[in-house]
Amino acid sequence: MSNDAKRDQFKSFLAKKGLRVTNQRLAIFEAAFAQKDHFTAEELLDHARRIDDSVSRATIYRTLPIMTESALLREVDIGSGEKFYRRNADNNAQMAQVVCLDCDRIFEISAPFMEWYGSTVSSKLGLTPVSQRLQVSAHCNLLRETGSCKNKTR
Amino acid sequence: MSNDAKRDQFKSFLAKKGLRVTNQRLAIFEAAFAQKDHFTAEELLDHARRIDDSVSRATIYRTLPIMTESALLREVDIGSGEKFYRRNADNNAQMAQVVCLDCDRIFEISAPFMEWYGSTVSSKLGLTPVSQRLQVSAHCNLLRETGSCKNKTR
DNA sequence: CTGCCTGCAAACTCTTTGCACGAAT
DNA sequence: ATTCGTGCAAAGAGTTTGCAGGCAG
Repeated sequence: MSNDAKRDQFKSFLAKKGLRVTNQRLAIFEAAFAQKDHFTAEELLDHARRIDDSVSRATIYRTLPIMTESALLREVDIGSGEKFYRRNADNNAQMAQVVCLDCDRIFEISAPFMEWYGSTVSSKLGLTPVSQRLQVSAHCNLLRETGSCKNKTR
Repeated sequence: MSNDAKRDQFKSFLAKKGLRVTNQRLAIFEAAFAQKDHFTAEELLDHARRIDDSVSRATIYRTLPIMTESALLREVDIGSGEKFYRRNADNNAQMAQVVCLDCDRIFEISAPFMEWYGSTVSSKLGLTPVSQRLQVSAHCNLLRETGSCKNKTR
């Protein structure tokens, strides 16, 4: 799906919820969809301000829940204090995260069995599953062997 | 394993690391092992102060990493702002958490396949797995049907 | 005695919120 | 014209840290 189609999806979600289409929300949308990988609220603020310098931190934090609720973004919490966000793929694939403890890079891996597991386990407890997260923390072999980590991005 | 044996395990871990056995650390240990379920740093502070009222919040936060590193406690992060802790079982079983979004209760479920998954996925990325977390968020059927949730504890 | 540990309080990080102004419908 | 959305700055929650004094080894 193109970014234009995504923008339309965002606009109609806003309309459907009775929310207004503001320049700030559109700037945040553009900034988010220019990112190819995970980003933080602060990074999104930087990028959005390059598009519309009136965007404030508060609006970033108020818009991120809207974008995750509309399934345009996924929230990725690796338990590091700050939350990460990422463009959602078109399919509703369940993704697991592999976090490199050396370079802090987050790899996303398809893990379709998670959904099955969530349902199985929840029903035994009298619960209805909403979501599931699987996260693997790991060390970089290259770093240990050569002393440097080519994945270092952050 | 008895709590006495656990306390010895704690003491020898401290000794091995060149750390001192203080009254505060022992009080925190006692307080933690009197808990049967998950607890927060703040709850641990309350309980530890009933044993030794000189225990401070700072020491709680300085001691929790020691107790998790020594494998006496497990850290459970459900992405709710505050971290939970729990006595570690004797076996090194991999546990998944099922979190009820209605009553905030955390259920622990054995999920041995997690370790296999972590290894498989890490090796493909040139990483060595350290740990894995699986968490299912779910809603309470009883609450939806009867309007109350018997699991409510927090 | 030496230096690790401690309590206290301030600092820190990320996120949320109250308020008055401004803009979308 | 309404009313929702916004920026600003302050507040909030949970956790960490600098410091001077205290206690374990």
